[in-house]
Amino acid sequence: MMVLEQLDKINRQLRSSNYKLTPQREATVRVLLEYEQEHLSAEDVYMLVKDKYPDIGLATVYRTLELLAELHIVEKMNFGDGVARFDLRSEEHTHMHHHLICTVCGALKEIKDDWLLELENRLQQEYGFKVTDHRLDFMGTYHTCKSSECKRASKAIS
Amino acid sequence: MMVLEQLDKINRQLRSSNYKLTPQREATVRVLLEYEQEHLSAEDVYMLVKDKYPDIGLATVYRTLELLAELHIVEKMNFGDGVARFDLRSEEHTHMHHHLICTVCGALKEIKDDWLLELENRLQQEYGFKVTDHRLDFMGTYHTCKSSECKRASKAIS
DNA sequence: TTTAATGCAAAGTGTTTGCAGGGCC
DNA sequence: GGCCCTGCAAACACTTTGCATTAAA
Repeated sequence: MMVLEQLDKINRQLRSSNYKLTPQREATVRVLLEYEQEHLSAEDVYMLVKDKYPDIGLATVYRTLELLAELHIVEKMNFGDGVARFDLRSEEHTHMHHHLICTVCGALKEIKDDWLLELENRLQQEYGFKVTDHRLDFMGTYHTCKSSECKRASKAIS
Repeated sequence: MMVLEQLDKINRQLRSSNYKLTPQREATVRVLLEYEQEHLSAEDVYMLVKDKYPDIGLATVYRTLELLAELHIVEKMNFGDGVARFDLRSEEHTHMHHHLICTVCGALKEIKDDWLLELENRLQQEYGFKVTDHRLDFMGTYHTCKSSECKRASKAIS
């Protein structure tokens, strides 16, 4: 889907809840679209938006991300490093939030597969629990990742 | 396993890394043992320890929990509500950190099953990634949990 | 003109750190 | 005596909030 289509769709989602796609919000959404593959923190988003819209305030970015999360346009997630990270929720992402987190180099890779449908059916039947979302993270190490050669900043989460 | 046995075991784990089981640390561990089924925040632990050991400082509790987490005696986890939560890691818990999180009432239930061994083998073969741990959370709702009748504080995480 | 949205600065929250004092090999 | 551990308070990092101003319908 093209950027303009996506912007338009998000615009409609906002309007249908009586919110406006202000220039600040649009700039924020554009950054999220541009960095769709990353898991940006609010600070990251702020810095990137500032390039295009230097007068934006940090609070506005936080408020925008919060709003988008409420409307399920972005997903707010948390990798335990004390900062929230934000991802556009494209349809294909739903039910595919699977991460491999390397404990040596901190690399974070997304796996796009839906492994858990069967399990979710079981939960519905055995526990009476209807799953609307899930998250699945694996911690471990890559075979190629010897601690000696692979010491990049472990904050390099993408 | 009895409390004293467990304390003794933890004592040995500490000593083997040159740490002491001080009275403050013992009081903290006792609280963790007593509330093994819960997912206590540092603040929770602090309040509970204070009952038995009123002079303890919050920083000591944080330091103790951090230390125990480093030694893998407790597990530090994060449910996205901005507070770290701590759990004693009994052997049976390893690889069984599966949670059902109800988005209506906030109830958090632990499921003790190991569903992912097969998946982890696949990750090792297909991705060259050796899994040492994982976490799996399901968000959704219980059939019995109508939003009308079930509105307890959503911070009631246990 | 009425309401929503913004920027800034201040406040808030959970957590960590510096440091002087205390206890234990 | 040296070293680890503690309590306290201050510092910290991330996030939220109050408020006066601005932009939009």
